[in-house]
Amino acid sequence: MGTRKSTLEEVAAAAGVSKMTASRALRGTSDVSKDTREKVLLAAERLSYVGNRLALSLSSQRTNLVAVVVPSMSNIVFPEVLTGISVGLEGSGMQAVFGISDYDVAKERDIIRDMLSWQPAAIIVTGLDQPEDTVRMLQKATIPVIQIMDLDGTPVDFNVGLSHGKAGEDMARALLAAGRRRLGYVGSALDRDLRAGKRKAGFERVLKQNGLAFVEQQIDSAFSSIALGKRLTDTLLAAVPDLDCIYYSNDDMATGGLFACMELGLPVPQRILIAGFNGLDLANALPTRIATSRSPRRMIGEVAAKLAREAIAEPDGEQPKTIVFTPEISGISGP
Amino acid sequence: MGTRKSTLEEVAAAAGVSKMTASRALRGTSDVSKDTREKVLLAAERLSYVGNRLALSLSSQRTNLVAVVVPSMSNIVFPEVLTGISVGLEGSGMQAVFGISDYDVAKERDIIRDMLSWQPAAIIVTGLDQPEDTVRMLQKATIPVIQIMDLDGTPVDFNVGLSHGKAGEDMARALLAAGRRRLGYVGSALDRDLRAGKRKAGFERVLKQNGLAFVEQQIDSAFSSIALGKRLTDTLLAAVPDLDCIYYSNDDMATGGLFACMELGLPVPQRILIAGFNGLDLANALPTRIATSRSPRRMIGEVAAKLAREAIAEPDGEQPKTIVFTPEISGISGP
DNA sequence: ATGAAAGCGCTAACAT
DNA sequence: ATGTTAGCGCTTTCAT
Repeated sequence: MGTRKSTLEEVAAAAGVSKMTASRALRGTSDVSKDTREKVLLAAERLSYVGNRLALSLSSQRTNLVAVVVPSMSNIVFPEVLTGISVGLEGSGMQAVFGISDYDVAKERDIIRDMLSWQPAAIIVTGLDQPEDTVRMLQKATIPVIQIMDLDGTPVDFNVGLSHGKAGEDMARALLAAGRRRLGYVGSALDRDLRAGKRKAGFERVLKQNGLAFVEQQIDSAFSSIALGKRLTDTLLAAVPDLDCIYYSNDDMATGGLFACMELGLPVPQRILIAGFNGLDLANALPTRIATSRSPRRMIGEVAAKLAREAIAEPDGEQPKTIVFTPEISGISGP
Repeated sequence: MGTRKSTLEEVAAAAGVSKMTASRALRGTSDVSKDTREKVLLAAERLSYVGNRLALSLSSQRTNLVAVVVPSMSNIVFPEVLTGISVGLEGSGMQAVFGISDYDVAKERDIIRDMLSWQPAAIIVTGLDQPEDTVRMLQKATIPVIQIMDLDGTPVDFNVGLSHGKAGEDMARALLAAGRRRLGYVGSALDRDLRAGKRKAGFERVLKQNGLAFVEQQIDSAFSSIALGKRLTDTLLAAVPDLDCIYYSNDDMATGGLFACMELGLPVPQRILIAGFNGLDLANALPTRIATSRSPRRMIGEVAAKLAREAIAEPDGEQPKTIVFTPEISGISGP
């Protein structure tokens, strides 16, 4: 530990120049003679000087912060989004600051308020379903607001993602085209994971158009996991053993479903088709392939970050307001 | 977007009081008459006032930030650590700020410098193997430094984690006790994932003590994944088909190994035992159990966060400098 | 219970 | 190429 933190003033004194010259030398801006630059750099080095960004940002009226709010870290999907954001920000000098809302709108509001108080240059939030007061705060911030992952709703400003309603519809059509007729559903935490709910609703719309409906469903209030998917699948199949397909709220749940079927000795996909959502690496490495729609989550993060950079650089630029991704379905073989 | 950001001064003016009174009312500190408090709160509400933390922290010479540096987000382990840190910080008013080093020491140094420039109240970094210049920066910061996950090395200040060397030793002993004698190793990115390397070294120490060594190994420079574990296992078993056990750098790799064995029709664990590290939820939900040591990563995050809080609150307190966790081995049935 | 003055560490704007 | 002045928005300290 030891000595007190050194300030720019001390570096300047040590180098025998004014605060301003030291500042310029350290930032490499404008014209500073090579000689003095070196003196300043040396002094900074010797004092282990670390600039104070609070002062820098307060004084210059800008920060290098991009605030990011995601609902969870427990599902690998959001860390992957964050990785994409980090990559998209790389080389820009911008720094992502993450907050976790735990799928809780009140917590989300508080986190957003807290993040805004750091005067970020842009903010990236997950989803489009913030309550009115949160939306008002975001609008008032007068910075680029980028809502990601979901497209089904009204964005505050920029929007990068996919339509979960359509993803559900597409999967339903693909499964019907593959000849499946007795379908079940397994999901979890639908009251909080609104995007999973939108996929289910889309799926059910197509079923209805075809004069069908889920034969049976199992929904739990806990968050998704492989273990939960396994358990709910066992329950579902105990009630209705002759399903020929189960749609899951996501790949974690579907993987659990696959493991349940393997233990029951049900051939997948011949006897029963397992369909999830996300296209996790896990899903593609499984001994038996499951059907899934691949959400380009890393790319969504990267694109959102780049959009943020552009919008910061050119506040009145002609950036696209909405960037649409379409998930690709895989793992369904013909009927 | 619309209007300019409002300041405390404007709120004060709108409420007909001084800046100072408005500040006190907003923070709920000391004595402000109920009447004026309400006036101020109302004015703040109406102006959608969001305080400026840059100014607050610069003025008060303290922040509510806890900087956190992890090597990656692609492996679920670190998001789980972050979740633990978030939980541990909950209710303290502290806010975690995350940075990702990509297992790159130069990048880690830059990220740490950048984080320190925000004047965090404490910093949590992964591992003990930072180069000298990074260590100096951390020492100079004069804030609590908490190094997590690893114990095998010399901490700057506080240390919360487990001994990976010992984890490797313990797993080796358990596998030998279960009667395994022809062991192989599958790993990845050992040059960057130093903790995986420490586990391997520990494992090999015990093998040597017993007059044994890995019969064969497969190591790739890419980062761990299920798919990579599967591929390397195929290669390993093609070279040496009669292994009775494979130790993996982690559970992702081991899961890939299990899937490879399933496809080859090798009974696990009767014919060949698969051993990983981490105790992922995935590993416990697998149709066939693999052996693993459960790393209490969420708990490590939570404990590190609590330690940070205490060290911030009482800089000269009597906090323990080192907190040791011992991973628990599971999934090995008797010989 | 409220206010006025000073200052946190830095940069922008204006000298020279 | 370097220095001086003012001020970012808030809290601290000291009055009243």
